[in-house]
Amino acid sequence: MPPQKQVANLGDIARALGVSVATVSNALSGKGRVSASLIPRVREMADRMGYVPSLAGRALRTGRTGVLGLVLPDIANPLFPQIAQAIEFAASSAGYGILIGDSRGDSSVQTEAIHRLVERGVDGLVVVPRRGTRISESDCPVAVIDSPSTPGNTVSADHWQGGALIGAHLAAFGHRRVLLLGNNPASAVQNDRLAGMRDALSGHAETETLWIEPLEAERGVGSVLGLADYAARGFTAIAAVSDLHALRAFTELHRAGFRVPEDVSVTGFDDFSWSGVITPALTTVRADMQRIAAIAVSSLVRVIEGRDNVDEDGLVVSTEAARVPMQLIARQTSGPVRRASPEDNDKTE
Amino acid sequence: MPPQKQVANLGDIARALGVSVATVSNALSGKGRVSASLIPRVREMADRMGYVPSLAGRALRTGRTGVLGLVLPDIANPLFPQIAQAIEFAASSAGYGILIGDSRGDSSVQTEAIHRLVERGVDGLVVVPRRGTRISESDCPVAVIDSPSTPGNTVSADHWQGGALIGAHLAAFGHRRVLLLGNNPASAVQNDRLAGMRDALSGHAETETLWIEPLEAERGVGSVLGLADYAARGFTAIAAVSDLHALRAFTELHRAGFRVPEDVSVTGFDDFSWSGVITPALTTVRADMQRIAAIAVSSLVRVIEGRDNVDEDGLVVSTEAARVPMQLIARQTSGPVRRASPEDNDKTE
DNA sequence: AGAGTTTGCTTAAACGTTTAATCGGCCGCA
DNA sequence: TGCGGCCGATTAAACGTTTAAGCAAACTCT
Repeated sequence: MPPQKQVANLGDIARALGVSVATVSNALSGKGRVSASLIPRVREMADRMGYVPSLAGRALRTGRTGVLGLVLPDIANPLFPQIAQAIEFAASSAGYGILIGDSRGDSSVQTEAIHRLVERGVDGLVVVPRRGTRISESDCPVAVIDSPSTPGNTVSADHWQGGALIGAHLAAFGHRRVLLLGNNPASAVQNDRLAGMRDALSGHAETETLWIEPLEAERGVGSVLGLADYAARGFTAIAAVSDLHALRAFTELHRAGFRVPEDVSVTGFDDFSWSGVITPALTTVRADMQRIAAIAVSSLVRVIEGRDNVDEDGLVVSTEAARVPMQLIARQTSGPVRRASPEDNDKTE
Repeated sequence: MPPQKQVANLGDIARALGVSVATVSNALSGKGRVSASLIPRVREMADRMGYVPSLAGRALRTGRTGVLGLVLPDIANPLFPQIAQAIEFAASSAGYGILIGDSRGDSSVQTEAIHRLVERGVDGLVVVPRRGTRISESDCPVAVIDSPSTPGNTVSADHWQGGALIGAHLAAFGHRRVLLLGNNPASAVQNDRLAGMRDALSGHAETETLWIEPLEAERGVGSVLGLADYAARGFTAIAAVSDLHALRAFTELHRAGFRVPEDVSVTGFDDFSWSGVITPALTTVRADMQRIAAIAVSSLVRVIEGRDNVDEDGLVVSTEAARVPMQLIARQTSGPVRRASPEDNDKTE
């Protein structure tokens, strides 16, 4: 049994107005040749009958569904809400819907998730790749977010510049010894961030880098990082590569009797949702997700609608391979270095 | 110009095998009468030609798109990843896709978001309502998550029981004075949680409740909550209604010189993604989102596929109006009350 | 005024699927 | 042998849209 029609379709409008379906279609889309007087009548009748175009019918005919797939390495990632919200906004502003595909951290699941989305007929994909994911595979347009490694089809936050922002911030506060806190030495993103910090600090402060993951591999997960020692050695600032690690640094320092930011400044990265709520609120740097999403979606839409240049792999080529600047959020965990009472602790001046 | 076909369709397979499209369709779906010998041949040919059914064609014919809409009050909510991931998993296991609709906190946007999803032809909606949202409106099946107020069509975590879990946990640790930290006194969810805590603590400890939002309305957002005073008055545990507020409590206490959990235990709610990663890891309670999502999706699917009972508003009725039990995650921020030096504070033993 | 062009609409086909209706052949049965 | 029934397939219509092609009438131009 074919489904009984719920709402008005083009045929109903055409019948009510005594014209043909094609005319109604043309009138509504403004494409063919329709008399100027008829257009408002069609519009009004469509409104009155509560017409909503059948996306299925249109999709079948045009081959386009008006849906974009959003592929994420792991929805549980705390950065994801920002991305998802921005993408959803950008897409729906452009008249597209967002179908989500989660790969739950498994990169083999990721290609499978991509396949499912493609089979569902998405017009394009926005992919946030997991380290070491092969994307192309399919012949549908793809925009990649935040994988600075694959050039040409990518839009990402300018991690280097973000790091430089932090570096300059700390330099301006007069810090002379800054500990850089990374997690995984293999992460391109983290190295970009750290490189930006080092560059902005060079000439102002000496830096040292501590990697958490290798250290935990040795001493056990969740072990003390020994930040108190660094503070005792005269480091007055700790710049972490993520808010998560900044919080960890903050608590560890605090526990060891150092005050933030009076004794040691601490900075993070990414501005997670809680970063402004804690006391003291975390100084951090955030990506302009709205803009990143807008660029990703619009370049995708350009390819989908106008036939833009697409290389043989279906990857978007013409995209301004953008690096979107990040923004410093100076809050309470960073401040000027205080040398009031060096003898408070056993630091040597 | 009609889009040139990319992949094989039913017609191609039929031609290659010298049979009719209807037969191929029947063979693949196992519906009509097809000779047993033909079925594997069709299957194999379909595989070999890389056939993927056109969802658009099927949707047009059957009126079903195989897509569920997920409507969220605010994607930026840190609880969202859990929900989205669980729903996506449940839906894709059932062969459905998930189209997201965010209302960015605005409840008027929410109805509009719902409309967009319905126009896109979703077969059903999973709605996480914002306080005071009218849902029905449309005639498509709806499952509501986590709004305990509207009974009958809802699946939610058992917030009361979750609160009781926390209460019992703190009682077992010997706490005698517990500060309950809520945000908005008007929230049904929060009141459920607090009621559960109070019930489990009654007879073991006295409780007092502090609401953040009213307090911030008075003193300004982000102001100090004065938790140190409570601690000084002999409160040895602070049970928050969300991990966010627990983190805030933790940092504020920490700053005031109290140690967690040695001096004061702190507990949260919801187990956000970062709660186990921070140091010290947060003791909290989490909802079994997998199960909640499975119930929501399966009841939706039952309505969509079999014609289940649906009331005049299109809301799913037959659903076991489930309250899914929550689970205690005891980590590092809670511990036994230490009475090593009772004269530290003015508590009387 | 006749030829060509433009205007405003219609006709018809197509996208790929599902499914009701049909139909010839074969079997069993009286 | 004649007939009803089943089996295995086909034919055809339908879902709602877009769009190329066609066509009569009105308009333009020489």
